[in-house]
Formats: sequence, C-alpha cells, structure tokens
Amino acid sequence: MARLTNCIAMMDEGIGRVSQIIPQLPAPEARLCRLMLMVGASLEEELEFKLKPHKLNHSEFLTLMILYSRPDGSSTPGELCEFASQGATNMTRIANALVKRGLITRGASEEDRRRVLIRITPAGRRFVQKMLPPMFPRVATMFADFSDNDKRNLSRLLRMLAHNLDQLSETSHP
Amino acid sequence: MARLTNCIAMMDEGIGRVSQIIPQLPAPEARLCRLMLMVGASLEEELEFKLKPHKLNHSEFLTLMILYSRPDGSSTPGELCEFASQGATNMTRIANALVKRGLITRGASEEDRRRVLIRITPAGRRFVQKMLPPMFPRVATMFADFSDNDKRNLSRLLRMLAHNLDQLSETSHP
DNA sequence: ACATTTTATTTCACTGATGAAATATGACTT
DNA sequence: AAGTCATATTTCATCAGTGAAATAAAATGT
Repeated sequence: MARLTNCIAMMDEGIGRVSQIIPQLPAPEARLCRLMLMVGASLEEELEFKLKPHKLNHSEFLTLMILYSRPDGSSTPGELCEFASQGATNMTRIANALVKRGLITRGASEEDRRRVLIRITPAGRRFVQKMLPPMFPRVATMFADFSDNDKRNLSRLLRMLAHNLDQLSETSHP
Repeated sequence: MARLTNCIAMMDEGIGRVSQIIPQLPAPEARLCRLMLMVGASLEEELEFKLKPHKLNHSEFLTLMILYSRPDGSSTPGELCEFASQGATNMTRIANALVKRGLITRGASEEDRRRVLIRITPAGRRFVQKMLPPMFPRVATMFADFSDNDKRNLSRLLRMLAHNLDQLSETSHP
C-alpha cells in the first residue's frame, strides 16, 4: 500500500504540470479537492478497519450510533435513511442485521401504525459502550499535533465546504 | 437525499449527547472525523456524477490523469497501482477499458521486457482537454467563499492529517 | 544452466452494495 | 366508502469492486 504522503507529493507535481498545459485550471482548488478525496478515503478505510472485528460495516455502525445518541434511543426507518444516507431497501437490511444480533428491536408505532419504531436495546447500549473507547486513542492520535485553533479552523472550513457542496447538488442533481 | 448540512447538525447534537454519557470521548476530534467522512463522501459523489457522462469511474479517471500529467505521458501498471491505490488485477482491468476506448496504448518496455509501458494517446490527451474545463466552474464554486488564507490553512491541515493517518496505518496494518 | 525474483495477466469466485418495482398496510381526504 | 398518499418490506436483478491463486514471461543471481 502506497503511503498517503507519497500519493500527495505525486498529486502536487501532477497538478503543477497539468496547470502548465491548461492554464485555466484552478490549481489550488483542484489540489484541495484531491486532498479531501484522498484523506477522506483513507479515513474511511481506517474506520472500516476498526469496525471489522465487531462485524459491523460503516452504515450499520452509523445507524447504531444514531440510535444510541437519541435521548430516547429510538427512531424510524425513514428518518434513519435520511441521516445515514441510505435507501429504504438498504435500511431494511441494516435493521435486519442489527435485530438479528439483538442490538435493536423493531415494533409498530402506537400513533401511526404505518411507521416502524426502531429502538436500541440495553445489549445494544452495552455493545456501543464497549466498542467505542478503544477507538479513542487512534482518533486522538490523528489530531495529536493540531492546536485548538487548528481544530476550530478545520471544523469551520469543512462546514463551509459542506455548505457549498449542498448548493452545488441542489442546482444540478436536485 | 438529505442535505449535508442537516446531517452535520444532527451529528453535532448526537456527539454532544454521547459525550455526556461517555465523558472520555474526544468530542472535537470525533466531530472532525465525522465531518471529514461526510464531506469526503459528498465530494466523491459529486466527482462520480461529473464523470458519469464520460463513462469513466473514479479509478479510470485518476489513472488517465496520472498519465496525462506525466512529462512523457507514460507509466507502468505497477506504478499506476501505487498512485491510484489499486490492486494489480484491477489495474489490468482499468487499462483494458482505456485501451479499448483508444485513450491509452500498452506495449512492452524496451529496457526491461517484463514491464509494460502504458502511454496516453493523442486522442487520450484531447479527451482530457475536452472533459476537464467544464468541471472548473464547479470546483471554483466549492471554494468560492474561501480566502487565500483559508485555502492555505485547509491545505496545511489536511496534509497534517494525512501524515498522522500514515503513521497510524504503519503501526497497525503494516 | 538453474533457481529465484519481478512484473503483469488471467481465471475464478465471492462480497457488497444498490435500487427499481411490486406488495402490504395504515392514514388521510373528500 | 372510495380514492389517494405515506411508510416499510420483499423480491429480484444486477453491477461494481475485490482479491487470491495460477500462469506466463523475462530479468537477475549464483
């Protein structure tokens, strides 16, 4: 596996040369794009790697964490679809997997019996509380040399970028 | 599709509540991780969306761009594997696809006849020069409200993060 | 000359995700 | 009460990515 730093060095040179052939290229912005893509992918790998021992994939983990973070520990498939960015079909599958492992329960809602209430179980809570802490050191390491100001800045810039991406997809793939 | 901004708001609240239950949670760092993952995934989507009309996927595009950016327009499968983060099997497939479309050629190297020389064709260059410029406005839009200082900062912080991620994967999945 | 290593391709099998359309059920409207 | 809308599940098909192992061909080492 080539290290990220190598790929970045190579990307830097590459964009440099391309912008000589195509001067209209917004080189600094293109570099930021590629950086985001590379670092994002690497982070994703890192996460999946930590989840593998628990036999969870990213979507299942995210779904479970959303439930865990809810004051009442519950939600509905539709809502989970939204926040986990999943299709309805997939959410049914995810819920199936988590139910089978006893981490969540599924039941009809009282008020609107079309809805399904998904709820994290005590076992689900224990599971999260057990699997989460071992991840903390690695997360801390990632930002070990960041000053508080660096962290605030990164947060701010990523949120700005997120906002702009929302605009983009609203206008083109609405 | 839920907008990124919604998911972020929801993530912020979620992590806030989780860190009340689990005080050791490094909340600011966890937030940054989630932000990176969300924005990275959204950027990836945006890119694939722009590539789809050209019937290219991310790896094919990246491979083609690496070749385009080379001074001599050529490379070898092994090298491309490294920088495109692909397995050898997959690189053979990618090359097959690009050869079939006449964007690259494949031939034995003169010096070391085990090696295969992959070279971008004039048609490949024209293809890149035609497909790239329409992407520029969208890339510029993403960072429209970034000051030069913001861009420099984001670049610096992402590179720091990349470096730390390299350390992490060296020690654990070596 | 023979064994080992390097490089790339092929084969095969599997995983994983994905999503459209049909179905089922219940709520809302008029 | 009939029609329409909302919610979730099931079915089905498919695509995309992946990767290990076998194969082939050429260089390198001894």
